[in-house]
Amino acid sequence: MPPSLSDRLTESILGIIRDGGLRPGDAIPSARELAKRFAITTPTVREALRKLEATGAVEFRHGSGTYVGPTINNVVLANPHRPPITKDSVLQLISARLVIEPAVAAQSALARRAENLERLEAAVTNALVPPGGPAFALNFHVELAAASGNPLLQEVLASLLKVRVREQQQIRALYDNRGRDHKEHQAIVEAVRAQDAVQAERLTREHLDNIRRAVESSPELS
Amino acid sequence: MPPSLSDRLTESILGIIRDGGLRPGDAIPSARELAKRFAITTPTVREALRKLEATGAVEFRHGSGTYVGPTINNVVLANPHRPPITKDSVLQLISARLVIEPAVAAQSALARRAENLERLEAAVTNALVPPGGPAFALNFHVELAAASGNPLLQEVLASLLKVRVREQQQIRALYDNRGRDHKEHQAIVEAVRAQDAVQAERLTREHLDNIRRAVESSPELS
DNA sequence: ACTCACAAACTGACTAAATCACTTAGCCAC
DNA sequence: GTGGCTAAGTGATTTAGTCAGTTTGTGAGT
Repeated sequence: MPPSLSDRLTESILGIIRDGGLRPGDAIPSARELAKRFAITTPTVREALRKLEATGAVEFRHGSGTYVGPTINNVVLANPHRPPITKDSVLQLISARLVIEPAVAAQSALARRAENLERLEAAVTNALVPPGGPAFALNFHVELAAASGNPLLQEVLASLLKVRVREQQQIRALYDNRGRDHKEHQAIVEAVRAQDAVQAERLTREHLDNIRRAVESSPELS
Repeated sequence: MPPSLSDRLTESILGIIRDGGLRPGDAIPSARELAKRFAITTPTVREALRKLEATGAVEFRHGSGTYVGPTINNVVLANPHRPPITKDSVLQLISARLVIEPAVAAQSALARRAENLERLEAAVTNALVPPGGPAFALNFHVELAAASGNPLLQEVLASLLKVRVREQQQIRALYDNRGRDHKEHQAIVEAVRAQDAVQAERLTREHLDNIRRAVESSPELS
């Protein structure tokens, strides 16, 4: 079965973006322009663009244009259509993080670099900012992975931790303990700064274990 | 900015699928039927379906219908539009796997269960089947993650290891060492069967280190 | 009774030509 | 300058239809 016109179109549009050296935030040709260039109609172009939109490769801005999206170069993605969370799915997520994150923390301690440490410390302090503050608050656990120097690890953690804004509030209301989290985050950062991989790994495991306990003993999700 | 009609539509279609208890492979209403039900036109419905197609939530079969896709319940996804691989990106991937997989192997050794072991052993033997054989060959490293009992870890590994078929051949031609891989895989399986987490972790790390060395000393990608 | 060819009937794929809604940039008056 | 208006460009959606595959049932022939 030959790939559909829509499939070939998405590849062509990606080609335009990559061959043109366009980066996230740059504008791409309008849908009408693309339709003319490929000698097809606009609904077909829009179908291809919607596919790219679903993976964050492009973004629509009504009245303005279509732009390269933030995750166009990602290898893994958070599923934008993921099923709604349940208590079980949250526990499953924490179990997976208990496997992955301690090893990531150890790696970050070994690879720690100046600019990563700065962002990591910013994430620790930002965590105390009440909700409704800055739109794109740094997530401590994502920044901890970023400090490893491997963008793929950052992608994995960001994808695992990305939940809908609505649900994030729900989770925080039930499980969050800002004070304790902040202290534990600080301890992890200190271990990373000291390049103490063993300690970073241990503290991260304990931190996630505490979170798991909080979730286990919490009431059901609505 | 209110969510677009297309966005609301994808949510509604997902609602139809989930509320109807539909599972991967089941047929969903036709585009014309959905258009009638929501009192909109077919191009708009198609845009919404294309978004769902991009994340594997639905699949089109020309002339037959639209069906629930295999990854509708995933939390993380392999980016279907990921950039083409380079030698550097392959090394980056192996570095990330060196952080994650040893910990996963240890977890799988602790949690090993009968049915998982069976699939794991099948993956080891399947690895010797020459290409062109079964369409969906089990991937040893994905099955190793599956043996942990946590579907999220399996998703992460599957997403990291999913590369285009074309590129897979390219990689194999350059780096693969079937005989050595098979031996090392067998050793890992034995450690898992013996529930020896420390050994499983060590063997997995060494295995990936060997792969990394093979890649580092290989010629550039075309 | 069985089988095979064939013809609806249904499905997705795509076209064509508009109209509406929103954003941006330029211009002009104040 | 600064505010507001306007015009051009853009995405959003509609309407109506054609083309191309797949499935299924029917009926003729065996």
